[in-house]
Amino acid sequence: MPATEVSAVDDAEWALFDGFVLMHAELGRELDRRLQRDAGISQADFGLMLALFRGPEEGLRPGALGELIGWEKSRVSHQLTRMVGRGLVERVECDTDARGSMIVLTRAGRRALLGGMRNHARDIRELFLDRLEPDEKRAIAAASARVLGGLDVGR
Amino acid sequence: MPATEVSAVDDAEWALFDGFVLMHAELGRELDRRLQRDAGISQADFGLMLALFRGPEEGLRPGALGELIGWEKSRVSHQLTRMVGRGLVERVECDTDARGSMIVLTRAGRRALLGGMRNHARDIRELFLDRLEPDEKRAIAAASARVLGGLDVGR
DNA sequence: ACCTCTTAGATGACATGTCAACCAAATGCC
DNA sequence: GGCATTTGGTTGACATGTCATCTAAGAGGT
Repeated sequence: MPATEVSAVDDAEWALFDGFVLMHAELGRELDRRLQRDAGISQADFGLMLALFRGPEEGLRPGALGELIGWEKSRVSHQLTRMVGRGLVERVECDTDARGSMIVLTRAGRRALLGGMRNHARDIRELFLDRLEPDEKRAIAAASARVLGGLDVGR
Repeated sequence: MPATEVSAVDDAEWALFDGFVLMHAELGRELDRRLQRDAGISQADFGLMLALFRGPEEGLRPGALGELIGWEKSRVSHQLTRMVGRGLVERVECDTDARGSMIVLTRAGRRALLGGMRNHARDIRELFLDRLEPDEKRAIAAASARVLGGLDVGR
């Protein structure tokens, strides 16, 4: 592929992209394994429950939940179905809009979340944050925001 | 969570991790959509076929393939089964070790790969590489390698 | 040759994610 | 009120990944 090509991607850049993707994949897998082992939940469970935990007492609508964690509605719905089955969350009748329900943490869900929280934070620190230099943290934060912003606009 | 806690993760660091994860997820989804639209294949298909394409004429063993792209063997096997079904690759009898077969690209596979290559590179450049500053590229490359290295050792 | 141990892969069960189609309540407009 | 449209969610079909288990072929030692 000639260097004059607009879309040309040289070896160093391929390596950058590849390494980045691979790192993220491995990191995610390891975090998932640990979270599963320590608290019996997945990262998906964790993120969703964390949003619920931080949210209002009455719970959240599936839509609002998806908005918060950046998931599309069908993904939220499927995940909720599975989590209801595992007893982590509950669908509660909603007064103001009968099309959907409010989602709330069950006692077991809250327990699993709290149990996982400390270890998960430790793992993220150990496997990721602690391995970054301060300027790398700045660079990654800035780059993530910029790339993410570009994606939303482009769609 | 007190700041003296070893595992303490402050807001800025949570945001860093969250933003990073979200960015990667969105980027991957968008790249997948485009690759699917332009060449009818997934990123998984693409990566696997690219390794085959770069490899020796006779093809590669599933194990070697997995080694190259960093996948575990069962994942490779499942993906191959699906891709054989879609006519992208073929399992060929192996002389030297009858436990497995050599994997080779089919004509259709090669065509799909070549069709996707240019556009995919352009997309990666447009959505990711072109949005990074030179120092961010350096930082991300270095950080990826370090984090990845830490994961392998830790396991 | 024979028996054991290792290794390469395949497979089944199951969790996850995407897309498209569907459904019913809510909303707008006449 | 009555009806079309929008909106919030669910569902089904299907691709993907993980783990545990299984199979059969190599390799080694006697």
